[in-house]
Amino acid sequence: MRLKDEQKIDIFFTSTLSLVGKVGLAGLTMPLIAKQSGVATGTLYIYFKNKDDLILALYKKVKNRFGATIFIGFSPELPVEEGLRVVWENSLRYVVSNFPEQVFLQQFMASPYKREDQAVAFARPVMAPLAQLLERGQREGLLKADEELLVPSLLFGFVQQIAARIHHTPAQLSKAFMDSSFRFLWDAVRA
Amino acid sequence: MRLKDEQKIDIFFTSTLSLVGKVGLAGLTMPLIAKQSGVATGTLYIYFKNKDDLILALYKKVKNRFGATIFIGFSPELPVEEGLRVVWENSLRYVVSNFPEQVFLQQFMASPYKREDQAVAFARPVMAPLAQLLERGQREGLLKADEELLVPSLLFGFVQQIAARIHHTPAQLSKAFMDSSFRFLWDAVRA
Amino acid sequence: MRLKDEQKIDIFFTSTLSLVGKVGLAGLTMPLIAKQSGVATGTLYIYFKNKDDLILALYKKVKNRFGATIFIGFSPELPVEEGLRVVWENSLRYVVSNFPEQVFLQQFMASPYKREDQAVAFARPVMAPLAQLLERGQREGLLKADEELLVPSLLFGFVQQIAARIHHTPAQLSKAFMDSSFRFLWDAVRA
Amino acid sequence: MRLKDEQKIDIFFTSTLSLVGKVGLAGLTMPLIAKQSGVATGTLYIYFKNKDDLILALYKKVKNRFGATIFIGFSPELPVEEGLRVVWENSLRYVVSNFPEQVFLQQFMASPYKREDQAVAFARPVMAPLAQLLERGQREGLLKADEELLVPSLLFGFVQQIAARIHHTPAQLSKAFMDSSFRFLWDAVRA
DNA sequence: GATGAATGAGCGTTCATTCAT
DNA sequence: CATGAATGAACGCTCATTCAT
Repeated sequence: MRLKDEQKIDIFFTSTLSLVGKVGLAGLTMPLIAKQSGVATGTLYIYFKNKDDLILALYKKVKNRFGATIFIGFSPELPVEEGLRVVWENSLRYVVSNFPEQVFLQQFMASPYKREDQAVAFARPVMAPLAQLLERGQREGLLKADEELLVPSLLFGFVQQIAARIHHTPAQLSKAFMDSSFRFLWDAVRA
Repeated sequence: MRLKDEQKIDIFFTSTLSLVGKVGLAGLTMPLIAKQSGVATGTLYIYFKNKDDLILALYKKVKNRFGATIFIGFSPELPVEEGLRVVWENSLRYVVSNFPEQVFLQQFMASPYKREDQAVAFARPVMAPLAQLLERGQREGLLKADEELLVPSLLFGFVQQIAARIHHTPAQLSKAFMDSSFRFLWDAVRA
Repeated sequence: MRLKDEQKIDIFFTSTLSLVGKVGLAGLTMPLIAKQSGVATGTLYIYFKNKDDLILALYKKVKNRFGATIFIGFSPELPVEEGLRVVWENSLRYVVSNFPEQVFLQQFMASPYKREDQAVAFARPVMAPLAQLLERGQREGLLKADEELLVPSLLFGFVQQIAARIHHTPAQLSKAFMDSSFRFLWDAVRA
Repeated sequence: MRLKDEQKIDIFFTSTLSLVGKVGLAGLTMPLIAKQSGVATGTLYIYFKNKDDLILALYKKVKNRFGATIFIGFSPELPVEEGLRVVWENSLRYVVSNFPEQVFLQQFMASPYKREDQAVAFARPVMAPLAQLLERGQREGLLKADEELLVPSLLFGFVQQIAARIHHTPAQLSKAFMDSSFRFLWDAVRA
């Protein structure tokens, strides 16, 4: 018996993201994913109950990977500005070199695939370290008061727009660019 | 085309946006649009060559409408901060009360419908007054230097995130909220 | 606009019965029905919501047609034996020249398509005249008492078996055959 | 093939009949049979060349089992009426407590699985003792002349209908019921 | 212009069957 | 022998699009 090859799932995910980057969620079909992955259509159904299932699983994976990546090198002990800079640069790097992930996340959020219950419940804890950093910054008087989640909105909105821009006219993520963009961010949020 | 027809096209657009808000671009079908609009499927093909055509036309319309709306009450003579505030508040209001438009724009940008040539070429001139305002601000030393379009990225990213947030937990667009969010924006961009 | 052609439904029914006669309910597919009917697959879905719907509609039609046919020339005023003979000969003729209908009815009854509620509820009233005839026969002391529906069981079982037999070795429905088979039936049921 | 295998085949047959009783031949799939039998799908193909083969083998088995069962306690020396009664009561008991077999036989006869050559040729010899009994009865002047196989048609049709009826409203096979039903049968066939 | 019946390609999914383990 | 992952044809069904009315 051939063993169920868990690494095949990674291939499916990679194929799917690449396709979403090209044709969007709207153009995504099971035959396309299978072809891109080099397997028969039926094979997908060995690993996923159905299309919804595949897409939801990918959502969780992507969400987790993003969460894990943006906190690389981050520690709760870091000074607020420094901690935020680490998160910012990680986000920038991640988002720029994983553009299809961004597209997927955005489209997923406004699609029939997102059935509130499962998907949203999953998203929160990933971002907890950031939330705690921001709280601390406010307590220490370093950051503006922010009861409406303006800081995360600004941060993630900013990074997404930059990613889209860079993706269309592939530029470099130079040190200078990271510095100046962080300056915008920091000036916005500091007290 | 007669007046009556133009009205019908508006109905088609309204129906389409409402549907995209519910089922996403992925779930959008011609029968659905027709039904929502109260006409037969075939009728859509009198007004649009095909589905792509309808969606591209809607894209242009929405893009224009957004451009027109955010400059209401704006004038090139306004002081920079005040001009920016007008644009910000208009954007916020528009985006919050036209959420399906936002979803549509985002999904359109990464979909099989966007065929580079036509769509992107169209987008620029709409935003010209903003670009000029920002240039002036920099010349006058009021705004940070910005060669990488960081300011529009921040502005539009910020506003989109806020829209998404508000859409999910329908809140009010209070004066206080507009003030504090503008403070974030202004602190980010000013020199 | 082309008008929905109700006589097309008859073509679908005829095709379906003919196919069931050949391949059984088990081998029945929508593409087969469409091909046999000379239309595209999609057309079937204009007239029926889905395959279940088509099959249930056919069941009702067939059941009704059988009910209508076996009472041709029958009248509640007929003497019992004569009434029963009319029904018997009608049944025999119908069943022999409509063998696919029989196959369809039998297979339908033991298939996932028969969802108790709708199908069975429909069947009863069709047979009412026969039930009344039998009751009368018992009251008049001409027929055996029969509290377990043995008479209909015998009648319909008998006729079905004859139909199957004749279908396999196509024989004639001679007057002599009808007489002698009725003799069996009548001897069985009379007091 | 070893003993162990024969047991496994029995399991497959039992599972298949049980499934046919639930979902009909139309709903019967190899994965279902395997699951119901507690083996992997592939295992079925060790014991049977393919699905057709399995079903044909089951047909032969069932046909044989029915033949064997209805002649339990029967002997060619029995008086005609008594012999017929034995067969009748055996049939009744068998058919009522093995309803899925009946469904299977009926559906098999009008299905793509029945390829004339093999299946029909098989059926005859099983019923030989009954045929002989009937011949004797006619020679002895106890039974009606019957050149068209009306007696078996009546007997098997009757028993099938009763089985279906009882299966739907699970009643008992009381002595009284067996007596009165046999009276119908006997009156029908006796000279 | 407007309709909606008709088309057939293509979707998501399941199935009979094979074969590496 | 037994397994169940893999295959790809074929299913039920929907869709974008056409066209007779």
